[in-house]
Formats: sequence, structure tokens, C-alpha cells
Amino acid sequence: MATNLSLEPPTSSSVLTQHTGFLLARLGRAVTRQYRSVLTPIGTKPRETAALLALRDGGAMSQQALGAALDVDASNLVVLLNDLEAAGLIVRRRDPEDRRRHLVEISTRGSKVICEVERASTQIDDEFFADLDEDERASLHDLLARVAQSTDVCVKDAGSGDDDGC
Amino acid sequence: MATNLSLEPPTSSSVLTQHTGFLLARLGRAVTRQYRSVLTPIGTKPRETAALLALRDGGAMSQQALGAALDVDASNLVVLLNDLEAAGLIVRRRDPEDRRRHLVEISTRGSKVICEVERASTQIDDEFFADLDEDERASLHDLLARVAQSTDVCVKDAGSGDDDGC
DNA sequence: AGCAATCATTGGTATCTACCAACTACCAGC
DNA sequence: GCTGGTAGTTGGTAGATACCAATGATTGCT
Repeated sequence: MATNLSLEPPTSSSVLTQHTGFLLARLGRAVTRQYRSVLTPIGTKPRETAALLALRDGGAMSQQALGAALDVDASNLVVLLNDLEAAGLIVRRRDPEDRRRHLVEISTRGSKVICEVERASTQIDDEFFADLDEDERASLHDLLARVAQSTDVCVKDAGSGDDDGC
Repeated sequence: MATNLSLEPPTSSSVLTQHTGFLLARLGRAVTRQYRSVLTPIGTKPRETAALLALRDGGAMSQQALGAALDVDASNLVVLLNDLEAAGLIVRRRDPEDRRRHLVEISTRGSKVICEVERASTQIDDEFFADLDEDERASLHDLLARVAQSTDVCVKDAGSGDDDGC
């Protein structure tokens, strides 16, 4: 039953056409791996990099907010930030308005690192989405952003034109 | 320096607008988690499910081909298939043309399970991509498929109209 | 002042994942 | 019938990840 022995030459490995979600999951892993290989020599992990980017673009924010943005558990975020702080890439200080909170901020040193990191990340993006032209890439980004927004995260417009020259 | 204390209400958690790749990674994790929660009661893990779907749509294939399709390391694939075989969802048999190879095939029992699984997966997809209309979802799928194809995997057209009625 | 809720932190656990080295069975070519 | 390469298997390791329960500091409410 159901015996369709195509046994095609190992090249056309096929499949996963169906569920967009599975495709998404698979590509997410793939791109993370790519990121990791490029980021390793720089010394930051993909997650840490995402955190730095979030902090640079979003400005100082509480750990709670950052965790929500990155979809990382609070307890895991703590150790992640510990590492970043030990490396001098971020700064934690208490929020004067609510001293329970820590305001996490990217440091000047972190800003420098993020420039290097971003160059590498952009390179990966270019390789990874090489088959898509400008418009397609933009529309892919738009679609993903909307999904992210609806799912849980809120992508903000971030009008804060606080450009620390990169 | 770089002190833009927006400290917005925790709702608009912001960011990650920049790199499409990071967005992809984050959403991939999110959707995998969703899948996992729905699949757990059924008894299959996301990876196993992906394998079953690949086998159903791609027909019998060698482990090598399957591993390439799913982007899973050969040694990890072995244990994954062991579990599926122990559960009676797939069958391994030697390829008569090359007895080194195992032809992996979905079993009749596996085909039944996959129906249940697919209902759940489709439900997740519907929730996850709820904000996109039909056309947008299709174009997202198309874009992702093309990226997947160029990256490494080959998504085949799969003309094999071998419908095991679901 | 007392109390419940919140934020960050700690510690622990279970699972997933990638990766690597070695081994068996098998194929193809000489 | 050797030899070299390939497919699958085994076992082990390191790291990533999710998740959960408990604690201390701090807040807001009454």
C-alpha cells in the first residue's frame, strides 16, 4: 500500500511543501545556524545578538519588556544578560521610577560590537535570501513582521531617532 | 549616552524590525512551540511529525534523502526513526537495489496518525497566520519555499498523485 | 503598618540539538 | 578477492532551550 518508489537521485530531496509552519521552523533553525557560525568569531551568540539589536533599536527597557520582545523566559534572560554585562556590552541599572525593575541599556562598547555584528548578520541575510529580489525580500519581511505582531510580539515603529552613529 | 528612556507600557514590547533572519529564527521557535503543544497529546514530536509528512508526500526514500529534506543529522535521524518504528508509524526495509540503504516508508498506521496530526497542524497554521489572508499566506509560503530551495533543500513538485485518502 | 502583587534572580531539571569518532554491512572498481 | 567509498548505526559530548518553584526587594493598596 502506498508504494510509490520514486527513489529519485539523492539530489532532489523534496518535500515539506505543505505546512508553512514547518517550513518556517526549518528555515529558522537553518538561519540560526548560519548566524552562529558567523557570530562565533566575534564572540556573541545569536540570542545575545538579538538582544543587543533589540536594545539598540528599542532603547533602554526593562528585562520584562526585553524578554517579551525576544520571546525568552525571564530566568534564561537573566543569565544571558549576565554574560553580556560581564563582557561590558550592556549596563543594568535600577529604574528610578520603580526600583524593582532593571533598565537594560546597551553600552558604548556594546554599540561598537553591534556594528561589527550587524555587518556579519547582514551578510548572512544576503546569502540566505539571495534568491529573492529587493521587493520580495521586503514583502517577506513585512509578512513575517505581521505574523510576529499578531502572534504575541508587538513590533513598534520606534520613532526614537536616537542614532548613535554606526 | 544614548539615553532614550521611552519605558513604554509593557504592551508594546517592540523591536526586531531589522534583520529578516532574526525574525525568521524567532518565529520558527514560536511556531515549533505551538506545534509541540498540540502534538504532545497525539504522541509525536514536531520533528517526527515533519518526518512523517515528508514521507507521506515524498513516498519511500532513503534515510539520507530524508535527512537532507529535514536538515537533520544522520545520527539524530536514526534515533528519531527508531522511535517512529517502535511506534509502528514507519517501516524500514532494505533497498533491493542497494542493500546498504534503508527505504523508509510510512506505515498504514502512520498514515492514520498523520491525518490526526495534520488536522492539529493545520489548526496551528490557521492560528499562527491568522492575520494573513489567503493570498498573503500563499505568497509567504512561496517565498519561504524558494528560500528553502536555494538554501540547501530541494522542494520538489511531487507529481506523484498517490493519494492515500485522508 | 500589613498584605498582595510584581520584577529580577537563583537553582534545578528535562529535553533538544548539533557534532564527532568509530563500527558494520554493503557496493563498485581494479 | 582486495580496496576504497557509502549508508546506516552506535555512543558520547557539549551546548541550547524550555520550564518550574522559591526567594528577596520593592511597589501599590487599604
